[in-house]
Amino acid sequence: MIKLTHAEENYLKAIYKLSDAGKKGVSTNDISLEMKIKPASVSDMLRKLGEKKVIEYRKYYGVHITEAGKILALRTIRKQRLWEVFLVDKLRFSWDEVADVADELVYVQSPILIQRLDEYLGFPKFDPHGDPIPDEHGDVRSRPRLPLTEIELNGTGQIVAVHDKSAAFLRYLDKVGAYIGARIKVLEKVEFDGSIEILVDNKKTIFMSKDVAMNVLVML
Amino acid sequence: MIKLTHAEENYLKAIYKLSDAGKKGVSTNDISLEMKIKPASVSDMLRKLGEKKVIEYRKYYGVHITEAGKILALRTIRKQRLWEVFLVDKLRFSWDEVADVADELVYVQSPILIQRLDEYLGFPKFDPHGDPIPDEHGDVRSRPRLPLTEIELNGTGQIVAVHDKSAAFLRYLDKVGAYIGARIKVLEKVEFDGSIEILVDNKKTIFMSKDVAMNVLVML
DNA sequence: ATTATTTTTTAGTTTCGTCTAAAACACTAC
DNA sequence: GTAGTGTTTTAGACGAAACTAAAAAATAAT
Repeated sequence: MIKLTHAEENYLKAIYKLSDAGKKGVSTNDISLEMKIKPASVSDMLRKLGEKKVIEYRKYYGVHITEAGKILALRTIRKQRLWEVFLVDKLRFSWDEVADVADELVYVQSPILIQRLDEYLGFPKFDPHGDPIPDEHGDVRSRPRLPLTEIELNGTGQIVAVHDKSAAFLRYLDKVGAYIGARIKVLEKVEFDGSIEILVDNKKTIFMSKDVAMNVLVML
Repeated sequence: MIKLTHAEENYLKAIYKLSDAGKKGVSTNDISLEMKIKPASVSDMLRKLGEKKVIEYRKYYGVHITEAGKILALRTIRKQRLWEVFLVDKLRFSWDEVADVADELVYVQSPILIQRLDEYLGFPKFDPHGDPIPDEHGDVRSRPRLPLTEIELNGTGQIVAVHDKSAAFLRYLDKVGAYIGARIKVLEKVEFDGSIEILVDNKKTIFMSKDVAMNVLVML
């Protein structure tokens, strides 16, 4: 069994998150930026993670996560997202407050705890930001989703997730009244700057800049 | 503001726990035994805690906790006991399973989390072992309690806490049917070995060795 | 293709919390 | 009051995870 320290677990989570396209490999600098840790420290850690076979590490060419690493990363992500659900559903945190606290809670290792928490929360499938919660085997049932900017004029959909999870962005969405689950219709698309106007729940219209709309994810 | 690391917080918790009578000061060895850390390491940490003014440290003469230290220790104890209530009341852990998990959860620092948790749990006053939960100012409203061995023959009372919190002991109590809140009456006291027989909830009689009875705490 | 720039790695420190081994001290017994 | 016993502290080392400064490699620019 592969054992990871808290720090290693954190790196792995970040690497998983950054390996979107999968092709190019995640660079030391990207990890450094994501985790706010100096590149030199990252390099050192990559060597260690490579030795533990959770990533493939070729010096100077970035890293790829291995199958073993993916399982561990998903386990961490599962923990984190379950805690986020707990904080929002049970303790009435708002979705912009959960990140820091969940980052701490994720250090708790007890597998029984996570299992019981999952049960207690009613086996949620998505976290407060709309991201899918992997099951205990690491299986993720993600739903297809696309940025609000991709919806055609007069097209409809439902907000299911956000891409940017910064507190500032989430608080802004709260303020304008965009929330996960909202049904929307695109009323106008401004060619010039990519901004759009949407109708929320057939009640309220919201104007959104392109920057915002790109980070709101919708299901048709 | 005094900032403590996780390790320091842990030491302080142990020192507080061991400073019962208050007189003699807590010895390095006692802490070493309680925490399963070598005396040399304990010595080193005591120096550090002394510098941070959370304990009074005179070399070779054991330590006393300061007022500042007491506040911090009680804050930690509050966190830990609230989590224990959460695990038992909400996640259906049994009282012998909570110690290890709560030891991990106690590392989480967010004060808002603790406040919300307290609220969510309905402001509990006692943890699953019957120990009082300090309020946010560190005030402890403890109830008077005494070992079952001190109850006189035919005396009655109610089990309110346990002294020994080891999993083995707690599981034993579960097995024989002694639980916190149970109303008891002492039916017999054996002079020879200090063992006793009690009636629980006017239904069931239990025989207890002196060792067990000493660790069961009762309110009259 | 050679230079310049950016990225990444190596080397050497630092802090924290542990350890072992050895020295210093306190306490007990005679 | 000296000797012996047990406890406590000091000294030195180690592993983890971060840092800075400098070297090395890859990439971009001329």
